Amino acid sequence: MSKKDEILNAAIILFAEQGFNNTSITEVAKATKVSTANIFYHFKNKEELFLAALENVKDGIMSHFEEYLKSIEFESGLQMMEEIIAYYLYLAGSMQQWFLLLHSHYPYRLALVNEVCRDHLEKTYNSLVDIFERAVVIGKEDGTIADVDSRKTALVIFSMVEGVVRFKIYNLYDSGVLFGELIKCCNKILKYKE
Amino acid sequence: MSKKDEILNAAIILFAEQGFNNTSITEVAKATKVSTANIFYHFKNKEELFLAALENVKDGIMSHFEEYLKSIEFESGLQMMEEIIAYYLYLAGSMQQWFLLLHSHYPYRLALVNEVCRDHLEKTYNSLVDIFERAVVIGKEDGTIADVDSRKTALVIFSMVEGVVRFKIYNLYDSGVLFGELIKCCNKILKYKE
DNA sequence: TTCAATACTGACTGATTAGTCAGTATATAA
DNA sequence: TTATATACTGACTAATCAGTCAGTATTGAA
Repeated sequence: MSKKDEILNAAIILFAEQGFNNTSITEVAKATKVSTANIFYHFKNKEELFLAALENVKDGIMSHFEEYLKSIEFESGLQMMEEIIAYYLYLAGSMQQWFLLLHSHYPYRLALVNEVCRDHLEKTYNSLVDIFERAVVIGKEDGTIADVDSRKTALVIFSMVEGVVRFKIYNLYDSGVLFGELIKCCNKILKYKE
Repeated sequence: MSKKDEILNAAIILFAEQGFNNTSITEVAKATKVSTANIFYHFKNKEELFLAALENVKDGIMSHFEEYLKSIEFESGLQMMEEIIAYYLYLAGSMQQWFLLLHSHYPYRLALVNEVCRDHLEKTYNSLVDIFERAVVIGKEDGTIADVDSRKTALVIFSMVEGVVRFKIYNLYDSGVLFGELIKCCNKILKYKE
């Protein structure tokens, strides 16, 4: 792994765990055993380093999901939704730094004034909601999911899952306990047309 | 309003909008037109100021909800749940600073090493989930809600609402659009026993 | 071997930070 | 009026911060 990538990885972890403003370039430098000047050689400034970290997270989540979707054949749309939720929660556990970074307030503030940041966030969330929506559409076709509004339903289910992820990464409630109930609720949402 | 309360209110807004580490005592002092030394006269240090702000938010949310619950008679448990969700989203819109503070990462990191902080967060969330659970219990009694696990269902619905609140305060998706769908999904979760 | 591009560093700077302290106003109550 | 507690300030400090710059290694190709 190149020194640049090492810096990037250390930055993701530190930004995620401590926040942007509470992480100094000196800390990132120490974690990767380079000089602070070297970080500014690879990245224009601290903000650019953060944007690179965010992009890395976006690419990580998207490529993991793509690979996962390729590796599995789903029996039905409903089952696909279940599996997607399970994988999302698994990923949020094994790659906690990614989701901590995505759940921190800083990128959303930055997005208000920085187009690149806004783009990373939009792409990340739109791709994820797309995946959820795809499951709903497939389910509606194969009859395992009722005639609901695909996009809106996907959005609500996604926000429900994101809520559970937040509780998990902020140590509020254990997602293990919530998972079973989450799937039950999700099934009811998808099986019935009010 | 006492100077101390003015400082506290300014701190809530600044901490919420900019984060703990990106808000300096000088900024809080300027916003309230006092010297920085005066802030340290009223609050031991910056962390204590944050804890006071968090406690203020907790008390604010709880007292608002208590007053709201006293002011309304609910026809049924199911309708109570609908109203509670609507009020929660309304509150998250009108008192956005409170929810921004509660959604920021800092208090959850602090809670790992600070009992007072942990206590504020636990009390806030437990009281809120309690309210959601109460609606489920009442609904089960009056027959408008199916025989579901009260606590777990309340938790999932709460996390769903919190997910939508997060999308709202982070400017990701408009909660207005999501609200209708949220209520529909909630109804399905509560009306059916899988 | 030479040359040039790339990778990297130590030493520095000016700005900002949380927090201190000695002293000054202001209010209140005897 | 006087005494005492409370509220408040200006001036300061030591530490830390992001970012710069002149110069030094290291690489790889001709």
